[in-house]
Amino acid sequence: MERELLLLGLLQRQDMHGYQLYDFIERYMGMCVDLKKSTAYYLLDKMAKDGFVSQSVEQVGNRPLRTVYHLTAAGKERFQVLLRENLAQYIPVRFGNLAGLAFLEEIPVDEAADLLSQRRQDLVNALIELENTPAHPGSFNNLVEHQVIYLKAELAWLDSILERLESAVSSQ
Amino acid sequence: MERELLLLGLLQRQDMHGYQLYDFIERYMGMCVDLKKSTAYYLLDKMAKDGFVSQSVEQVGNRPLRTVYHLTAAGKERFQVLLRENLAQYIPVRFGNLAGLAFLEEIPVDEAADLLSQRRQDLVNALIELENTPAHPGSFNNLVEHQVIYLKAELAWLDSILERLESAVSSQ
DNA sequence: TTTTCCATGTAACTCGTTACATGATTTC
DNA sequence: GAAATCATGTAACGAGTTACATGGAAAA
Repeated sequence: MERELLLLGLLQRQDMHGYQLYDFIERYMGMCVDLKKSTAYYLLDKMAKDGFVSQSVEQVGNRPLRTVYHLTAAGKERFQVLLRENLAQYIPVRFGNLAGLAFLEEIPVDEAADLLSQRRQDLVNALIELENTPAHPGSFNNLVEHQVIYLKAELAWLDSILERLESAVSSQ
Repeated sequence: MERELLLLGLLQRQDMHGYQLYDFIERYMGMCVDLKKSTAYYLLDKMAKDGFVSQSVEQVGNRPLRTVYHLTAAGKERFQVLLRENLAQYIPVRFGNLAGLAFLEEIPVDEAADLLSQRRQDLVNALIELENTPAHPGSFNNLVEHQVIYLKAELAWLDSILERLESAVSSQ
């Protein structure tokens, strides 16, 4: 549902072809959102069948044919509905690769500290990548901003655990 | 993978039957983790076929038969591998029902504020539920602690957006 | 000239959920 | 006597991913 909302939202602003949609999301929203190429094409097909978008074929120069998608009235309606649904409810994230943290004691402290340091590096890298993401007009920034806050909270939490582990190591 | 790790981790501590595993996770880890009954049974079956757990049947009084699961040597090995994999890498969460936030401008500000207030309520409820969750020995607390931090970060972020929206409403 | 980008798809598969079925037993 | 709990499953479905195939055009 969420990926559909995303596609509808982008098409609300302007007509686009499949690759363009995928590419845009990848480039500018890739750090908060994940949409595979095949999923994009699949969803666009489906939404066409459902009457939410209409298709037209276009060619620029000698480039491959493009299927351009355009929101129908039903599609605009659909977008409004999905948007409201999405905004109105918070769905807590379960599982963010956290299960292991419930079993920290089953592993030697120094090794645990090592492994979590690797995890920390992933986090830091994600933050750096976020900062290097080209800015964007409008509400897209909300997503980026959110991701920054979320990653920083994650980092602070991880550091508090690492600290605990390291003090346990040194007191051995 | 993560749910398998969870089941293996619990079985590491003691033998348990399917319902018991499901029930334990639901009761004590339900706010951070989500495992449906049928998924639990399915995974236990699979892990038995893979040789990670052995089964034995038990009956207490007139209660229904129980299939009790016991970690094999291969299962203990598997647990250690999955645990290390899990700890070592951070996988950023994409999509937490956030897509709508990228299209906030497509909706009247006062309605947006309304919808986000509902979302806020969900968040607050989740926090309350968290506080009412029975405490637990060992590393389980790491998960709970994490969830608290995560929800609070989420709440702070949401409030900053609501504030912005409300000042926009009043300045109309 | 080899790699990357543009552009679209399909088939098979994995993971997990939904909805249903069963039946005894304890609790209200 | 009705409802909730204990205990296990299965069949169908859905969402999304992987891996693959195609083929020209631009960039290195």
